[in-house]
Amino acid sequence: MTPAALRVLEAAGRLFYERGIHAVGVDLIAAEAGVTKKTLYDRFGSKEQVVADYLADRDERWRAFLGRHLAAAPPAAAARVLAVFDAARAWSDEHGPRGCGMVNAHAEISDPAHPAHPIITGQKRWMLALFTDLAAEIAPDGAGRLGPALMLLHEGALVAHGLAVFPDPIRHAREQARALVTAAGDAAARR
Amino acid sequence: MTPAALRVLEAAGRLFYERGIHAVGVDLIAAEAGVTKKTLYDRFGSKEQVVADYLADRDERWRAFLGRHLAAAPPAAAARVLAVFDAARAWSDEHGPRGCGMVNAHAEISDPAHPAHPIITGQKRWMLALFTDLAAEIAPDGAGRLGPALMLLHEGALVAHGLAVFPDPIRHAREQARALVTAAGDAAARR
DNA sequence: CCGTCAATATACCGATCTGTATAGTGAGCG
DNA sequence: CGCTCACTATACAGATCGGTATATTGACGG
Repeated sequence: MTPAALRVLEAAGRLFYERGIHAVGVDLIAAEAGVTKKTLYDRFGSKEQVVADYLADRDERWRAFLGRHLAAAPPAAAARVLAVFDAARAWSDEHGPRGCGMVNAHAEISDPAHPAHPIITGQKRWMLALFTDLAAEIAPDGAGRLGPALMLLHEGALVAHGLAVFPDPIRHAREQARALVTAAGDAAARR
Repeated sequence: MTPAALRVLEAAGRLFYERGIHAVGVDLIAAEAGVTKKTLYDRFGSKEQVVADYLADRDERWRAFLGRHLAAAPPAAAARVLAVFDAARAWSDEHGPRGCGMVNAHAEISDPAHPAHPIITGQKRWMLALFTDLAAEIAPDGAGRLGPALMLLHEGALVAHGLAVFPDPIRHAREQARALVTAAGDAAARR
């Protein structure tokens, strides 16, 4: 990845997230990156590919960001669930309040053949697997319900945060998640 | 609202929801509606206004649809909460699996001055008020937590449904909502 | 019967869109 | 030295974008 390509990815990431994918043209991306369109097309080949690389980069950053938060959290599964919500809040503090970039991109990309599609669904599947794995540590026979429930709270928190319909939805979701995992943990301990 | 304007609104609603707002041009809307662009601009004045009217129409239809489901539900608040999730599933069965049209539109409209903005946030505020009112009937002193919790589950269910990351997220959300309202009702009864 | 009005058909405007073509510059490297 | 390669500058192509102009038709109501 050449320096110019990195600047394109940085500019595209900022502009796509803040204004939406279809609302941002390649001329603007190139100008903001301080790069000619020729260079952009030499490196990426098409706008579609810039979009896909933007989402893949964002996915990679989020997984690393979350990984650092999980590494700093206590080893107990319940605490790690809460660490996911803490990471989500810290991420949105850093990266802006427009909700989940994957969900926003999915709203603009209807074609399932678009190269961005597997990246979006891949991240969501990965997050569901993470929640389900943590749920299995807390209540092995209830993971099929607890995992999706945590996923729903997480997705709901991100979209509610983006819509700004009520204050601090991620904190609300974290509290609900805490109640769910403690209840599931207590029920598993009684068995 | 003239017959041609109604056809424009029908075509715009279908195309905007299926393909996204920026991906659909006014020429296509006019062609699909069997209407000339002149007529479209005589009736709506701008594409922005077509977008706003599309969302206002969708909002109105959803509230009426939900109202019919609530009218058919038992009067108990807990049952009415579940009826909201049942309505969401029936709605998505009828109107397509691409998630919430308001959330998708919000992902494409970054400008807060866009005429569609108050319609989107208005529907979400209305839904939160509905959930909070129902929560207050179930547990008067816990409505400030139960209402947003139900909202998070509902929003999460819609986005998860759109992303199709796991099967039947609305049913999952309904089950979680049932657990929440029964727990809150039991706690309120013990006091 | 005449004016209003919703609608048609068609052509056009300037701007912007993604993408390409041509020519040239400068640094690193064998 | 000479080749490669990342990059710049500029211009352009063809399509589509939102929006407008002109002229016409047909129905309906006072």
